[in-house]
Amino acid sequence: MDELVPTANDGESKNTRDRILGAAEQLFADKGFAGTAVRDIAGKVGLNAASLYNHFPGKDDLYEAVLDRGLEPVFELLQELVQTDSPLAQEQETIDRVVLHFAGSPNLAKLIHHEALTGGERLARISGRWLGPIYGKGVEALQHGAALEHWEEDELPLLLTAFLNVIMGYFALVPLMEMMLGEDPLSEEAIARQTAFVRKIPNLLVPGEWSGA
Amino acid sequence: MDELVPTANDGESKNTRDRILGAAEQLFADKGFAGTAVRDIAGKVGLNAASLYNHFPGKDDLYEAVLDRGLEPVFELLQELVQTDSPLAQEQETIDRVVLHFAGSPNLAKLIHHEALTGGERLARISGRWLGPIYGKGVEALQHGAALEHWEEDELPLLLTAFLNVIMGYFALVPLMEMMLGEDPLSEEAIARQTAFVRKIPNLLVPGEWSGA
Amino acid sequence: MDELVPTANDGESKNTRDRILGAAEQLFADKGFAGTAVRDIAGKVGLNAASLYNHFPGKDDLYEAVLDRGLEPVFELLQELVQTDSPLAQEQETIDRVVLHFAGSPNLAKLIHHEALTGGERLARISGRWLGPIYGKGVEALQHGAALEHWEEDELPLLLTAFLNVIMGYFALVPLMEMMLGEDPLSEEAIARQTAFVRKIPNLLVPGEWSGA
Amino acid sequence: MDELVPTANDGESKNTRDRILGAAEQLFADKGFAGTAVRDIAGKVGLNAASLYNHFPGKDDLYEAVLDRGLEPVFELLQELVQTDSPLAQEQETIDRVVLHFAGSPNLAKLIHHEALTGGERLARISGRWLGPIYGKGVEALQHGAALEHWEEDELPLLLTAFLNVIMGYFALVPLMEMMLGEDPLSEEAIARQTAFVRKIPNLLVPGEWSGA
DNA sequence: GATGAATGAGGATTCATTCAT
DNA sequence: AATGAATGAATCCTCATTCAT
Repeated sequence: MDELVPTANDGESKNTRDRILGAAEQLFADKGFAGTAVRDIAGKVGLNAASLYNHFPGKDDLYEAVLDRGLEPVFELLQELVQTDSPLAQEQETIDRVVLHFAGSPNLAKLIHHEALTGGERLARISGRWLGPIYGKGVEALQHGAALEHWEEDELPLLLTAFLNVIMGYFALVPLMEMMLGEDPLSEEAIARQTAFVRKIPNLLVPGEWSGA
Repeated sequence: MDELVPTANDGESKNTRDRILGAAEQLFADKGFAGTAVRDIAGKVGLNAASLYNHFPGKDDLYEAVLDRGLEPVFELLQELVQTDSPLAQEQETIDRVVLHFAGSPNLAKLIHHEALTGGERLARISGRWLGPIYGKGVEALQHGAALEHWEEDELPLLLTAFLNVIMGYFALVPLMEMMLGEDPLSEEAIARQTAFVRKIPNLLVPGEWSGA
Repeated sequence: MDELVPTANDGESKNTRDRILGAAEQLFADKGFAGTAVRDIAGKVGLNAASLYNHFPGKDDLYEAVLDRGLEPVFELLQELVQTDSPLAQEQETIDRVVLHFAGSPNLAKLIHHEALTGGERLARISGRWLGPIYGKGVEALQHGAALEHWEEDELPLLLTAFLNVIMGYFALVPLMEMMLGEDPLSEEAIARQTAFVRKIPNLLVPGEWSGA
Repeated sequence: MDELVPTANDGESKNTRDRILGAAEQLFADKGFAGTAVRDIAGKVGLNAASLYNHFPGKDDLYEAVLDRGLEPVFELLQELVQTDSPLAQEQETIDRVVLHFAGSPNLAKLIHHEALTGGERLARISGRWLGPIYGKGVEALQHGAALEHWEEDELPLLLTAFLNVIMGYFALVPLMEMMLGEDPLSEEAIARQTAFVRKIPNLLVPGEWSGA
């Protein structure tokens, strides 16, 4: 019920380490670092808390491993999204992929938000080498496009952060979204609707850029 | 030891209860509910942890009080923003006020995010009676406007949530924003820039509505 | 049975802090730092382990406090013993007092031995400022006496350490002494015998000095 | 990873069992029984903690084995020292050998002290059959000598224990000795000095006996 | 109102030991 | 003979809360 393992899952096992990571991801995403008890993570995997220390040296390291595992794919995706040399047509598709990625890893946005809320030291250490470059490229791409028609140059970074907040916020703040939307934001249709919705945004905010086609 | 002055001194030391609320808000915002120790809240006010229980029956209640105090003004503001009968010209200004409100209470967005991340039960209990109506009115307002030119009717709620995520995300995820923007997101200029930026968004997303003039 | 409190002990209480110190001293002396559980110390005082932390910030600090409390009087005594300007006749008596002090605080020698065995970092930090001077004065005193008749100058420090080992060893290694002597080394007669025995030693090792008369 | 060489190599890697004993001796001597972790002993030998249990049934047994291995030679030496029928001239040399033995096995005195400090049950069980007789013989030897000139008969046992404390204390309490002497007590010269020093003691305490010639 | 002291529950981590491989 | 993984018990310590003063 909480395994994200698409590969041949031979019943009980799979790598214990990965099962721990899975359980930890779930709990860290739901309750944050401080709110999660090591014992609960272990319990979720059917393990004694002590056994967990055979796989990870400590709670901090486990948390970092969870973050690492979750963040790497996103950053790769973002890097793709930002690739200036890709044909414009492809961009739409990449946006879809980003949204779908967050939709498919519902814990991801929560993890990032938790981290960003509580200081982000770990996030910084982990993604410091990625976020900067990606971001620079993203802004660069906007500069070459028609974004400047509507925006000042120093607003372009804000455009990107805003876009990210729209995408991640939806998945991170599920309970709030549910309260506002009046439906389960993670239902298939809801996600489809949100994806379609998000896809339209760039067209409106940076007309020349994406809508160009 | 910090204040032996029980007499009227509403300037500096204020109501003890309020000073507790202030310290609690700060810590809850920074570290979340689970990550905050009652002792630390008390310490921040120069109080013994036990004394805190003279003012609040427990940690949960204190948290709820903090949320209450922080959320009420926002909801009032939102209610205003959503008032369909207000002249359009005023909307722009109201948006400014929302952004400025979040800018002026930097813990607010964090508190909401923490709550929304960790389940939102408390948030629901507190704001259940507000959020629904406000939201309904907001959508209603959009329906009467030109929003339907660009959006399907069932996308209108998403428009509002997206807008909210843009506004709150900026202030809730300060550390992440800082990493991406390369500057302190809470500096005066940064906030001014973000405010100006946000103000433009409705014009683009719902052209007829706000930009209409 | 384990209170060293000669002062008015009003039944149950006495300063809780001191009772903790007493229990801790006992256990640290008997089982060493690593072998002593905080819970056991607390239990010995009829306290919950958590309560202990209302009086001492941690096990280390408690240990240090025990050492402090135990060592201070010895050092004062040693300082007296070493005072060169005191009349020779008094020396004998001072030796008695040292032996009797160790006899009266049976944990003391054990604590020192434990510390010295396991590295002595704490001992060094605590007594660093005392041990040096005392020692210097002691050696100095020997130099002015007839010690040089039997000993090389660079053997004088060894004389002092040897003497100390004789005094402390008896009380620190009680179980071993018992095995060798075949009687309880802490019985009154045994202690009297040991005191008398030790008192004779200086006369023989440094004839001119003490026996001089 | 440290020794893939199961073949005859009794030089470096020796018997695994002995290497464990060596590491254990070191750690037990430095940190005592309670302060030493099985894992650390194993680690010091490049072994997994579990592997240790292929060689010893448990920590206690390992400790006992260490004690056994270390104590046996001392007792043999002491037995020799105590042999009344040996020519007096030989005694001096035997004392040297005792001192040098402790100097050569710097962990030995520490182990004995640890044991004696923490109850000595194990020490008793191990050496019970040795210590008694040896001790008896030692006292007997003193009785036949001129010791009674200076000492009461019931002080003779104390003479022996004192002598032992002088010898062992120097090596057991190295850190303390270093603080007092101001030099490394285990340097060659320091040991030579201490040996020479100790050798003189019997002459002074029991003049007729050894110095007699 | 404020506080020192007390405490049960829990929280992270270590430890000695076992066992299948 | 070696090891990775598992575990119950224990360890130090924190936490929210209570209560007498």
